[in-house]
Amino acid sequence: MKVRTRIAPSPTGHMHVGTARTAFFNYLFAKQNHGEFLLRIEDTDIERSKKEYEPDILNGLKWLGLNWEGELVRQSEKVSIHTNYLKKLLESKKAFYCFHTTEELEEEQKNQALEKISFKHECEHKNISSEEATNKLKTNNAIIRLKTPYKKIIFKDLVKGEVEFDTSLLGDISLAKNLDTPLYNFAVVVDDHESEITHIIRGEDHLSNTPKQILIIEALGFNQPEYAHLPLILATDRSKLSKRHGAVSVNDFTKLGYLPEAMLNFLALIGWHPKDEKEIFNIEELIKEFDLTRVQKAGGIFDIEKLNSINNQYIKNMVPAEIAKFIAPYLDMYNPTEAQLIKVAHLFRERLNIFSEVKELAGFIFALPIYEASLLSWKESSKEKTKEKLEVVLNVLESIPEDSFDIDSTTTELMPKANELGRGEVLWPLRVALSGMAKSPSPFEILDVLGKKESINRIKKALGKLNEA
RNA sequence: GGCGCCAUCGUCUAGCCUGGUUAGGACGCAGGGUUUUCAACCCUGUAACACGGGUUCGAAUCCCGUUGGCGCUACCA
Repeated sequence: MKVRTRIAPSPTGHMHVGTARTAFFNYLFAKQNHGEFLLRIEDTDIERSKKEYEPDILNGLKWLGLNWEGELVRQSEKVSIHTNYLKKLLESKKAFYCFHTTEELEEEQKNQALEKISFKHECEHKNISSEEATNKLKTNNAIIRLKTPYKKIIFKDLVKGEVEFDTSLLGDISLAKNLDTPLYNFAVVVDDHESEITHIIRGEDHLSNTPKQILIIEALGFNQPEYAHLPLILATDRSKLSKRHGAVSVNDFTKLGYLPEAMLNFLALIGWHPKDEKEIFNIEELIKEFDLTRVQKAGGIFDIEKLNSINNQYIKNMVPAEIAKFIAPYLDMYNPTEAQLIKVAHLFRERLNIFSEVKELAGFIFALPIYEASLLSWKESSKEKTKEKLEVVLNVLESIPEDSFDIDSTTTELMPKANELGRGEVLWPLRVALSGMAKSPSPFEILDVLGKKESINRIKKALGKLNEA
């Protein structure tokens, strides 16, 4: 049988990184078994589902390169199929109409809380004859429930191992609000069956839904798929990762300038690890090496530092021309030339964790920041000494012809002077004059990018500041 | 409350199944090195088997319990 997996997000919010990881594991498992990875939008809840989130989810998946097989399925477009199965269940008396009002149900729950027992609704309406039910239906509101058979359900989860539930604790579970409005657990079972899903890989938050779904599968006479419940991705305080913890949607990370490959690599490492100590993988390697049975059972914290480090490693492996394309949007306001972009890429490829950082780190190249004259002096050095050194530097640089003004010529001309007068005393003021910042690449690299004219200008400006102060 | 899942450095984790390791790696952090600072790079260091019993010559590893964390408990998904 062909392996088929799926990701089934509900369009009730932006594409969450947790959804991204679940999708990825489904994708990996499908690919390594030469199967198919499908996409289904779970939009049966009309009130909570919002149309605008669907493109967000689709774009997130596409950005990550998690391409799904065939047309995406919208649950809402499958209602007639749900209705048919619902009718079957009703006819075979495996399901029934429950006429209890929400008030009655709430009351029941309250009493159960007092008795300190599990909340469940065991409905006596399952014994109403179908004629009576049809009659009552004309004047009463009702939902459809499963006549839950009480038994032990044991299933083998691919990551958790054997899991056991007692269905008598469940009560008669709800299937649909009415014939045309299926509820989650029922819709999932029918849709997975219709799509011939063989492996359900999903978040641990669905573990408790599994016995309910197995009950529905049995009532419908479907084949039971394999299950794999993934540990949750947690925030730093071990709570559920949500918006208040900063970036959590895939979209946020796209904007910040993360690479999709790095994101995927990082996500794979939360909850999964190979046998050896390798950490950086491309997709093909991951497809080959990923192993569901090696997935962690405990939840893992989303550590942004680790993500940054992985992203940084990916950037370092890129050629400057490629990096230039990614940093261009963040430098837009300076209208940089292609050549400038490549130089910047070259200069910062080893220090960028994410592309958006380039704005802060490399902005000085295009526009000299405002800085204090005192920054020009190295350690405890005086203004006079700083001025003196800067003037020496200026003279040396002015003597270099414009067309040979590069990293090599400036280094060979300047270093003997720096060695003679003190490296810190010479190079620190030079670097600050050129960058206006306490931290930057080396002065020679900056000289090279800026060119003779601009470099000289900036040094003169620094001298001016020193004179004023 | 009920039910379920889980528990190795601060974090992600290897080791656990098939008891005997100086409990390994990575991120972070600290220190040192390298033609100035920072970064990068190299080196070194830091730091963990939640607790209590049991089984055993021997337990991170097997068993039981405790504690703690998380999830689910809808006419949401």
